[in-house]
Amino acid sequence: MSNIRDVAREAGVSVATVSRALSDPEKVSQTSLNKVHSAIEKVGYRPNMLARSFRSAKSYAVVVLVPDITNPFFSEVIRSIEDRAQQKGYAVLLGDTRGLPEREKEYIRRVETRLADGVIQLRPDEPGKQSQIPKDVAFVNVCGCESTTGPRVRIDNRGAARSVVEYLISLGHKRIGVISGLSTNPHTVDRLAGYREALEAADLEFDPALIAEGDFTTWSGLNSAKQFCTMSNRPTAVFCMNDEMAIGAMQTFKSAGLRVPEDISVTGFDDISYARYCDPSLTTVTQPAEEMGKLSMDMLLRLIEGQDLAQEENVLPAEFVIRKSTNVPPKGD
Amino acid sequence: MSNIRDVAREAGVSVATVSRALSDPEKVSQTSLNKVHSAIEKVGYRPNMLARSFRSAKSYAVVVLVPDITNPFFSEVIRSIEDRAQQKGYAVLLGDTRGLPEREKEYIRRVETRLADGVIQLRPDEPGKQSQIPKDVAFVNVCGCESTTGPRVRIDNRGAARSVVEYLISLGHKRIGVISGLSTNPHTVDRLAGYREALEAADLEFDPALIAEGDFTTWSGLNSAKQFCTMSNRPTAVFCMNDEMAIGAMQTFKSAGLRVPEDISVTGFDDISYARYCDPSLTTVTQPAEEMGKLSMDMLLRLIEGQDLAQEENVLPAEFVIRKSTNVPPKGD
DNA sequence: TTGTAAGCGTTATCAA
DNA sequence: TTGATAACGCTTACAA
Repeated sequence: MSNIRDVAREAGVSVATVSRALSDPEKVSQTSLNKVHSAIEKVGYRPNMLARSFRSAKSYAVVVLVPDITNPFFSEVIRSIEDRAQQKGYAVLLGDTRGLPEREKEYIRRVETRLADGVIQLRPDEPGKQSQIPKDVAFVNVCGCESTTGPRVRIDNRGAARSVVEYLISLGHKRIGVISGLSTNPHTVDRLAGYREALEAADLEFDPALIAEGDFTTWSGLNSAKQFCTMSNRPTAVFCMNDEMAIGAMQTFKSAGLRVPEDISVTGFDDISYARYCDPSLTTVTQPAEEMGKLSMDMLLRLIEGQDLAQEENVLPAEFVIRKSTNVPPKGD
Repeated sequence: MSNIRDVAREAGVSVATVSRALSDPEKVSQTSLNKVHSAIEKVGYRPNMLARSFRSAKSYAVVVLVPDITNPFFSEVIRSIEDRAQQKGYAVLLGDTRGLPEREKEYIRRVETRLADGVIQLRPDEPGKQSQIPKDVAFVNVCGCESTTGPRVRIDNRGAARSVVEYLISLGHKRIGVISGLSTNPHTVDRLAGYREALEAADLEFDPALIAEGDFTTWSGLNSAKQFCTMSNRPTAVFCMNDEMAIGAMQTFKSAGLRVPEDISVTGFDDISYARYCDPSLTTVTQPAEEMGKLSMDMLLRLIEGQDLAQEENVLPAEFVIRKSTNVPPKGD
């Protein structure tokens, strides 16, 4: 492997000139520039970026922490982050933590040891548990919640949930079930708050029996929905806190002989790509995944470069989209 | 930021001892070890891995090239690669190429410039086009095809496709449609070969009118399926070359008033997680995503470390799984 | 515009 | 078992 010295020798100039020719060509005469370039060609020189990074004390890489890359909503956000990073000359280190704090720590250590310049985390803060992130690492949270602190990009989960439930109420539904995430998950907290706000605004009573706890997986949606099927006073609509659980729930309802949406309406959250292809297509909330990824990367870059953020919190608009999984309640209800 | 010299001073030993205490504790006396560790604690030392990488001329990172991270099958493979990499102390640089050769090249340049030690590519080689990968970069292909060259991990696409079609034939189907990927895609080539083999073995004639070309997206499956709906002599089963297209196709058939599987059977390929939750659940081929990721990472590590591969090609078993989207052909057919 | 030379924080070689 | 010191390949004052 040839190095900058080989190029200098071949070109008959100093290493400084070669370095300048590469990083700041303005400062070099045309003659030298030509010599350097043909020498580079001749010896097949590839700059050692590891040396450059080391010398300039910047890795030009960022860690993206995600609980599960196979989650289709997360992978959309990540694709957008990666896209932006690439544009700006940064690499993305994938940090699939599987929800494990120790793995999270390992990845954060990568920035403490200079292998990355900052961290984007796709996840709401756990309440109570203090963030693992030391103060001196550049950090942005995306897809967080009202309780999230620090630089962050999110949507108004409570408001979005409220819109969904208000829509169901406007259709005439009075008993509206919920399939939630784990009750400790901040997304669950925010979205449940929105649900309760909508009920309250319509003078409907909150009934804890209508809340089924899932964990945001399709499988949990499938299971949680079962308890509604056998209920004497079955809800006529179910608000699911993400699309996967909604898809699972629809499966259960259909197996139980219930028609969606004629017998029971179902709504989701996120608008993953399958939401429009499932049967029936899903009424849900579109999160602006692309914009969220891009904005969070831009914020992180500002932080890395030591600039100030215009604002710590960015709440992006989510869109409520009505498809075919919702309808008026069945006659008699 | 403190460095190894600060630690050495604090501990009253030489930098060499500190370095050894960290990377090869066996070679250091217990006394020194203790002194070093408390000194590290005291000055808050974090080794600069960038310096270490530079000095040892290894980045401990690998690039994973993928056409689209939001593809659920790919993201499963990547999760497995990342998992293995993390175990072995390697980082994964995400390279979502969006199918663009220039982005691919940019990422490959990262290994030429020492920012990564090797590349795993999730994609079949384009036929004809010579690989972009220089001979001196450690490289493994995963999810490739029969035409793929170099170190590789794949399944027997042709054989798996043949099993699917043989099964349909065994149910009594005689007119079996295909929704393929782009005809230039090697996966299409292999899977189509399997389809033709199965027909031939059953003495059924190949009918080009039964082949609809898609591009592996749900949307294309949805569209391609339309041409079958209006056909005078409609196929009684459709072999789709991936699950997304199968899901799109089922959507189209159902909108056209056809029942799946009573009126028309549909099969997929890959067994993405949604395949078991769509309606009806999808008869498909399970690719061993986890094993493929793990094995490809292991092969790459051997290559990086200059060891020989037991074998260049690894063909892993795929499993044919029968769910509810297939049935005997309707009466009269 | 150019060249010389001093680092950056490690690891590795060689003596002690 | 230790320590002094020379690399590693690059950038960047500082001088010329």
